[in-house]
Amino acid sequence: MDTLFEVSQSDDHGPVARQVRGPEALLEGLNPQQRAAVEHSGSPLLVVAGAGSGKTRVLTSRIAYLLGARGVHPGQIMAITFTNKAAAEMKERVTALVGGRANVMWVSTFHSMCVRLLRREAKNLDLRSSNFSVYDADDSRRLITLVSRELDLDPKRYPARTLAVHISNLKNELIDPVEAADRAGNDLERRVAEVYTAYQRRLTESNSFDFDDLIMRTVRLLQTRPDVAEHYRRRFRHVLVDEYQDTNHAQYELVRALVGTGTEDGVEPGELCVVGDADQSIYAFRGATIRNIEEFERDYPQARTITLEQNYRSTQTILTAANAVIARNTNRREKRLWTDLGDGDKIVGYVGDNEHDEAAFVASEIDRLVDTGDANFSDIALFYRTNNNSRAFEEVFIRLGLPYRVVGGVRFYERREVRDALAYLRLLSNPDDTVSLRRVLNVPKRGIGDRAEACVAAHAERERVSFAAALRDAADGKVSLLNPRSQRAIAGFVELTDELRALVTDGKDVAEVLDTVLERTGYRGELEASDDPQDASRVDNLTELITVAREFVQAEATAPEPEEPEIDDAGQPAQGSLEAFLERVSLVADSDQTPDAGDGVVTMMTLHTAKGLEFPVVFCTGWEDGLFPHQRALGDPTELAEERRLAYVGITRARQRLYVSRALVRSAWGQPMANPASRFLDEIPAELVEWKRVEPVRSSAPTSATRWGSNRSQVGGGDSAQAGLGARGMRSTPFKGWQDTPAMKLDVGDRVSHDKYGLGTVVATDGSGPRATATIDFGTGGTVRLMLIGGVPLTKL
DNA sequence: TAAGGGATCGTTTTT
DNA sequence: CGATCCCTTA
Repeated sequence: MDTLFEVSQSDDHGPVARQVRGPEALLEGLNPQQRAAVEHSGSPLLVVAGAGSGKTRVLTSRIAYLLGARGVHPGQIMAITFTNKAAAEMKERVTALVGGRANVMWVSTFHSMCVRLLRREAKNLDLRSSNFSVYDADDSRRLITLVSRELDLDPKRYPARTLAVHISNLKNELIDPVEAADRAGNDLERRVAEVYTAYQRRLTESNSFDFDDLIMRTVRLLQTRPDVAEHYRRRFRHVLVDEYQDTNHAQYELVRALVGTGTEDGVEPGELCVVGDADQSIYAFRGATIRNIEEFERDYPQARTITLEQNYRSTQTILTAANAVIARNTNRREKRLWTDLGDGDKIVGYVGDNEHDEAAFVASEIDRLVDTGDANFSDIALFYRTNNNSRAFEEVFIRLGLPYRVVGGVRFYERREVRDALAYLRLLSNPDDTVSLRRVLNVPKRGIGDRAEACVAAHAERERVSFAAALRDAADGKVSLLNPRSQRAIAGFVELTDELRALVTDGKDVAEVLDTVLERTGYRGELEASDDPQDASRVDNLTELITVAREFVQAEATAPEPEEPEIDDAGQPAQGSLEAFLERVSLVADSDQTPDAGDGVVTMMTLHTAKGLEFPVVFCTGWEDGLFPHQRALGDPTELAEERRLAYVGITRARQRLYVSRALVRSAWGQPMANPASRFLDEIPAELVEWKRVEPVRSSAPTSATRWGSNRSQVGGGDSAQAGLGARGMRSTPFKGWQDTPAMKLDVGDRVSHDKYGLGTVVATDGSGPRATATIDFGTGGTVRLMLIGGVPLTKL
């Protein structure tokens, strides 16, 4: 399951595994700063680790050093990361250094760590069972939809998505529903507080936690139960946190609570080591707050800070570009990456006529690099800002037969059929799990429609019982207003789930249970009978899921979890059990879809996904204002700074060769859009870039709203049209700028005439460009909202 | 209850 | 352009 990504940590970072285990050997090959970070003891330590500065190496060496040179017991170490991949890699590398005793350390993600702790402490948490479900964003949004529907909220005004974001933010700030209600200052906040209150009640009833709860509840437990906190403080004397710049407030408090101040209970504070890089903070939109790393010295006055600036990954050219771009962000801690690897090649720039031209250039360049032996396909990565931008590249790659793989997008565990199957499993494990229950209640169609579901829900509410209990009542005919047809269907469903649950009780393994579920519910049958080609691939995915389950069972059987040197290990799911499997799939989003060198394919992904990886050759594409930086960031300095960090992340992924490209015109949802060069391109010193093709200078300067021919980023240039294989030349793209298809300009109060509705008055307008709409009162014809794109039979009077 | 058509609306996403 | 949602109709 844990296929590690080998490209990302190459051996030229210095020696990795050593046979010699003396203290000195553990420090060998480290530069002075790295060494200081490994040796530092006592006070809190902040390691500011620039991109490619050997951060993981420092973390793993530090752990090895704690064990090998400072006599720390592995059971006293907790190392926290954000991804399972990072956790697995750290564990593996420490094991390589110190051997199997590494297994008793807690090396895990924030979320896994919290689940583990919460399961152990179930008895202290008024939980009905330690078998709680963990809701991911999708489950949580479903529950919010349910709740806001019950509260009769207008889903247009209060979309579940928005509510979910607000509730998540509140939880990240450790604000509970009561406090949220107290603080609510406007209509939206009051509604959010209402929904939050009901949502939280439902979660409890379902014996479930959402992702944010995992952190928040753990913090609360540690803060309100000194005895529990003391237990963990005594146990974990060393806490290490990776990617500290990505922590949110709740995670910050969690770390504080775990380490302690030494005043709470006479336990000396634990030794804290955090590693991060504020310049690579790109998850603010998910609640990460850069302040945690910026204010570390204030939060921990005794703290020592060590900055790692020597880079072992990229050429100086690449680093100079990255330094120059990130330097535009204000209020940052000055940090300049350097290397002794030499300047290397210039950055290559390309301006395409459109996204197809840009893609053709990238493809031809890749073809050339591989042909000349300068790179293998697997050495090459291609980044874009948003997932939909992979399309043009995929089309060209397919046409030319270049091997590639797209990372990200819709992931395995996010596919509908996989989620349905897992919902069945969760329902068997946790009968109170309402979201899962309602998800599969009528999947496949078994005649339990919205009407019937609403009756059961109403009954549950009235009788103050769980939805599951209400469903049983319905089967027994105790629910009013339910027609006999539905009652029979529900009875059948209840019976089915009981039978399936018996399989679990009988000790059948997850793979068998899953297979039987898909069979007996008719889920697989329905897909197999369908003639929709999509359904065929759904069947494949389900087969794949069974394989995953089977492998999981085998892995658990052959490699049992090492025992911890503790007796209070209650609450850990039994091996090979349904619970263990569910925990794995709910917290491990995807085993690892990043191809490794053996796959021989080009890797495509978003800039966000690229963080933490490195490639010899990197193509940064779509550098256009409006795309990257993203449209929504253009007006907001804070968001723009985050986009710039994203640019910094992108640039610093490259080891030897970096390409930057953009397109003059690209179609966005069918409409051609002309985009000016990304401001980030101008921030790269011109002498570092060799432009293979630049923006054509138009002789008859059109009066367009775009910066057509603004020329800012032209350097070098020269050989234009021949640059890309398949580049169609600048004359062949019949782009009629926006000025040719003007959106009708209307203001409130304008009188209009419509071919169908007749005369009317504009009462509201919304959006702009091709998205512009107007709400028009046509009197007896009614009030209508119309798109103002070309072709509307509408005349301004 | 279920299926088909028409509006609607589109970042990024470690867990 | 496309997935998704909501509302209609059979």
